Amino acid sequence: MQDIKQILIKKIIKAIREIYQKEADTSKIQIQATRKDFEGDYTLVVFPLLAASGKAPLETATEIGKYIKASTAEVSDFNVVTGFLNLTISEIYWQSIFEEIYSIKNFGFKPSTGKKIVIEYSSPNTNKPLHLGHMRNNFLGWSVANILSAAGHDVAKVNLVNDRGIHICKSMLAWQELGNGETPKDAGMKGDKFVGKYYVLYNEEFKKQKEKLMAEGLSEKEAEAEAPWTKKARSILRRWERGHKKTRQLWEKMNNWVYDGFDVTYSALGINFDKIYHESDTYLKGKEIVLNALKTGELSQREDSTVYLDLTEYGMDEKVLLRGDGTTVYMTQDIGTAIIRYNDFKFDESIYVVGNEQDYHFKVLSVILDRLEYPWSNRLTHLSYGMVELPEGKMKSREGTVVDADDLLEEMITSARTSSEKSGKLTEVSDKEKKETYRKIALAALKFFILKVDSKKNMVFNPKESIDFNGHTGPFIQYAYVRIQSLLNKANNNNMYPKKGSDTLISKNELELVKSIYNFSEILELASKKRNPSIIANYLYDLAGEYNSYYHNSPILKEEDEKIRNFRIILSEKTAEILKSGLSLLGIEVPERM
RNA sequence: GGUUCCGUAGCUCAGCUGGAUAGAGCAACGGCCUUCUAAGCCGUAGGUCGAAGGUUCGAAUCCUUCCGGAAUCACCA
Repeated sequence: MQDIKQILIKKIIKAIREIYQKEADTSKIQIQATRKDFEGDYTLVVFPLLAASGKAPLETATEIGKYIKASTAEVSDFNVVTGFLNLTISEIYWQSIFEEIYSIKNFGFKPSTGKKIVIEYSSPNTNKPLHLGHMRNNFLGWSVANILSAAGHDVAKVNLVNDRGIHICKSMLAWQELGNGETPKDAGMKGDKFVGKYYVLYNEEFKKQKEKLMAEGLSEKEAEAEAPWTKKARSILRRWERGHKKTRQLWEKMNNWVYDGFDVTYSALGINFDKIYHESDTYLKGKEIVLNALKTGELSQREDSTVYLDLTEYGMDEKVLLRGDGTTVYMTQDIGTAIIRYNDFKFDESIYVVGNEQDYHFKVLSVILDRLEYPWSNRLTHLSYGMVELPEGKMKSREGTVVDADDLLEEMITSARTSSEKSGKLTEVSDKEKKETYRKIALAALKFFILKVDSKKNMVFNPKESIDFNGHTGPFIQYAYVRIQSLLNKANNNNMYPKKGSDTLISKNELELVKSIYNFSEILELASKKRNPSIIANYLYDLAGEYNSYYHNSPILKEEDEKIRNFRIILSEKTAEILKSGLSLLGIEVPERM
């Protein structure tokens, strides 16, 4: 498919060569979409070209405009406003563009680049159920994977389950001490919630112990270290690392409860992975690497036998890689995981979707891998995203202000049902289809709300008000799609549906819509380059809005002129296709009715 | 304190590789359902783009300083 901008740029270079006998610097040729309030489709900013022309802006623009209009079939007219040359693309050319777009199945999707990209996201701890913050991670990772894949890359989605470490030992300890052999089934709870409950119980008991010690005169830090449960949890961790059989069995049992719970949530969110890593399988690799590097002198050891790397020359601190008791830390595990992952995939790029509170961690990880001389250390990228905050501030599990993923989704589905029942449009639909529709709408609202915000920014989520089904929302876009389906069905039933390849014809009303559809290709490329779903989300909202406005102002099936009607039908059809495939990049499904 | 990120309408956010008169939604107010789905459309009102300098034909966008907020600087993950 031809790129109109490229055609224009070539012409402009030629124009400058012929009119002014100068070679224009390509970087100085700025073509942008013409603002809505002005006549034209594309605008050349002439200020940067004044050096070449040696003339005033108005004169330069006019001369170039005349040349281009005379020599370019695609350009039908031009006008000049101050230093801006507005070019109008001929309707015949837009028609041919639309015909081409119409005939392409996956318009905007790119052919294979052969580039292998691994994207890690989700990466839950097995001691807490998933909450709103994880949802942002999951939606973002899933969407970016889709976008990169649409851009032609070979993408593998990977989850690294943080299934070992001191935090798990805390839940295990609390369950041993307080659980009396209770299972999730006994408690009537989802497995992840059940284990999470014991993690909370641990913290409550720990707090009591700590306060008691502090009352006896210990400092906060001493009290934390001396609390009986701290020591017990530590000893469980050491037993775990030694491979103590009973400890391992309990650990496995509790983790399996959690996985059962996670599976339910993942499937409700419509999310999956190509490969799942467990830290319990990879942390030893990290330990091995670290011990080897210690032998070869790349790492140092303190008197208390902690192993560390001095990064002060990079403006960072000393980074501990093995504790005094020989157990591994987070960084050690990530080193091991990175190496195993490289061996598995030989990736060209490995993306970590992890919150911005870990910016420092990933900087250090790259530096360490570089110091250990892995040639691919510069292929790791951290896709860092901001926190989700509540109107009252940060979510705090201690204060019970964490928004639970399952609960939130359930609430959303309920309010989707309420809205739908109020409109009364789904009365003749089976209960099963209704349920599925409510789920799609609820997820659309949730995903769109989160993905429309630039991922690197912190965002505020108001559980009471923020999620809406009207306005700048996912359901708004779904609604535009659904309405088109209804239109197409009606056209079909009345034998109005045009045969493929019927003549196209574009009136003024349709031009804007055709241009917007044409832009999808460019938008997708940009979103892929920037790893940013919000670009797609905001584009789709604009497109849906444009269609809605068009829909209200132009009768489609009532149009008398068959040619015009046919065109309106296929234009609607193509708009629906773009909306659908665009939404799918965000992980949002469309219902056929709503 | 060092480093990084963020400050745009009452609220939630677009716009940021410099371009024309800074845009949406929500909330408020006023129209539009015997006509293809009103989860919609049309309109009114709402702004010193945190502040001050600088760079230039041109700055919300780039640079510097300051003010405000967040994250991080663990033998937590």
